[in-house]
Amino acid sequence: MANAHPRKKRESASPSPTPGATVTSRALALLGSFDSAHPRLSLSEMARRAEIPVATAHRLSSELVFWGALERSGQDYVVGHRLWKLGLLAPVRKNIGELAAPYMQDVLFVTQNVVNLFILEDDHVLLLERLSGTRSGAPFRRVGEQLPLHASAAGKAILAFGAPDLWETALENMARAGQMTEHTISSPAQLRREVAMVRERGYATTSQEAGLDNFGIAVPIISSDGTCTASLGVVTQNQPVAVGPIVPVLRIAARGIGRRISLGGEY
Amino acid sequence: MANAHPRKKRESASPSPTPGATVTSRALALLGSFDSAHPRLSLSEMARRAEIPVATAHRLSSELVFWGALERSGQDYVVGHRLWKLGLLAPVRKNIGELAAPYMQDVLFVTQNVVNLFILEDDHVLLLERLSGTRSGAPFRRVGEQLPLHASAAGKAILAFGAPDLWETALENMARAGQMTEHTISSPAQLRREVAMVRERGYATTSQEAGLDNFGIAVPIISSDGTCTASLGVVTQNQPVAVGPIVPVLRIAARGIGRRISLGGEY
DNA sequence: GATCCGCTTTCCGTCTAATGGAAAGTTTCG
DNA sequence: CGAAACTTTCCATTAGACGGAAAGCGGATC
Repeated sequence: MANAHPRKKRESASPSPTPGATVTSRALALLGSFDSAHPRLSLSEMARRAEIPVATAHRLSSELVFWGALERSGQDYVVGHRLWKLGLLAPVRKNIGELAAPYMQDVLFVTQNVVNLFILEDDHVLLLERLSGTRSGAPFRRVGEQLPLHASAAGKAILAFGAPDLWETALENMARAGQMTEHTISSPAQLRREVAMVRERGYATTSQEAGLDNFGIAVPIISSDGTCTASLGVVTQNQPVAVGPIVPVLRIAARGIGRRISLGGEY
Repeated sequence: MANAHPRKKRESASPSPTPGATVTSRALALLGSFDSAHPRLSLSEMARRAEIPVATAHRLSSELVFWGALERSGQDYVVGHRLWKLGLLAPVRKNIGELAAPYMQDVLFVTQNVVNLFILEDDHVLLLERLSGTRSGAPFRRVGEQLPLHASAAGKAILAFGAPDLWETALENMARAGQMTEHTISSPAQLRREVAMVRERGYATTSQEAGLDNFGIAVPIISSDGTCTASLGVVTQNQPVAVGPIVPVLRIAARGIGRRISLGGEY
């Protein structure tokens, strides 16, 4: 025989097949290894982040790629086209984002500033929709980003007009998070004062609280059932926002959005 | 003993456990059962559409809900929040959509019409981004929707300036698809004539070809490497678009987008 | 140009986790 | 109030998932 070892026989297979994880959870963990800071990953990075063996990661990602949940880009993996399309069907975006967009346009028309729509999610606010023109400077936040309640105009607006039990959540977060910049509110008393002022004035502002050179105004979006879980705002870089002319514009838009929200039910 | 049947003993379990499907493929099939026409589904509808037994569908969807890929909305299931956020990381949207948005704003400012960005996907065009103001009438297309190459301004613009091998794909589709309205182009000769004209003029139009009361103009977006896989356009309802003043605006925006596309590599 | 290192991909013996029919529980409807 | 349709739970069976090992693949480094 020419060939002494046609194929090496492997006797041990997988001594510790698995702890207690389901296939689906692993596949989802792979998807979950992507985030805005890691939009493209190699196989071994995915495996590391998802904490599953490479061999398993390899098999599963192939399936995800086959379906279109992931795509290969050179040697790396990226989120697939099909997943994006699927995400468009999510009620948050369909019910609020799409509805609000035209009103946000109006604000952009008039103010020429970056316009943001934030919604409340758990213990923070989430940037749901963002508009910017070619003249409004580079937007520094991305749709899908999150900010704490106490360090954003959007968050404070919701805090002032939203459900009262948000208050403790916000305080806990503030204590846990520490300051993002030297201007970040960091004492309960200060936050209380600030929020009271927001409630009185009807709008919230930030001055470099979540980032230097980062100014913003936001007004609450109060839906037709009286609840407030969203806010509309504009942000500028370098110089403070011109509150006077902008607040009325935001108010009108926010009322327009609020009127139409939650007539169609929950999101 | 007081209890004769503490628990009925089941002897048969699952005679035909499975054909040849993987767990992952089933889970993905469940996700795939959602589309723009079916954004919310009951368990049994999901199971039916995905062609898997309800019991299995039930188990898997629970896991999907647990992770956040799906959410429950009353008795039904909808696409989850987390999936939407994940979708935002898809290169299509991040690399082209975000880049194009500010230019599209400019067009909206000037023309006050619904502005659409389509990209080429397989044998059709896909609506990647859409802007509309409060004054531009109800937009009738949704982001994520698809149109055939031969029955849309966007498609014809890409057909005229894009890769030559698109031509046969378009013809095949046209033959297969049939007319969407009485105005839809349906003969190869007619399409050829139309596309030649688009190439000469530099822009494409449609008049009720994809839907009645549905008029549009589109110009190609030619990226800095000379290829064309996207187009920018406006649409109106009821009356034809005013070509004269709009085309130059679209051209400028499309050039701006094209210049910046594909410097960062593929999407 | 040989050696090493880290990565992707393939292989396959073992065995756990997935399976789905059936039954029970729940809501809807006439 | 019974029938129909749907959701949820159960569990005996086994098909599919598992992952260590080894092979293959660049691209650094000496």
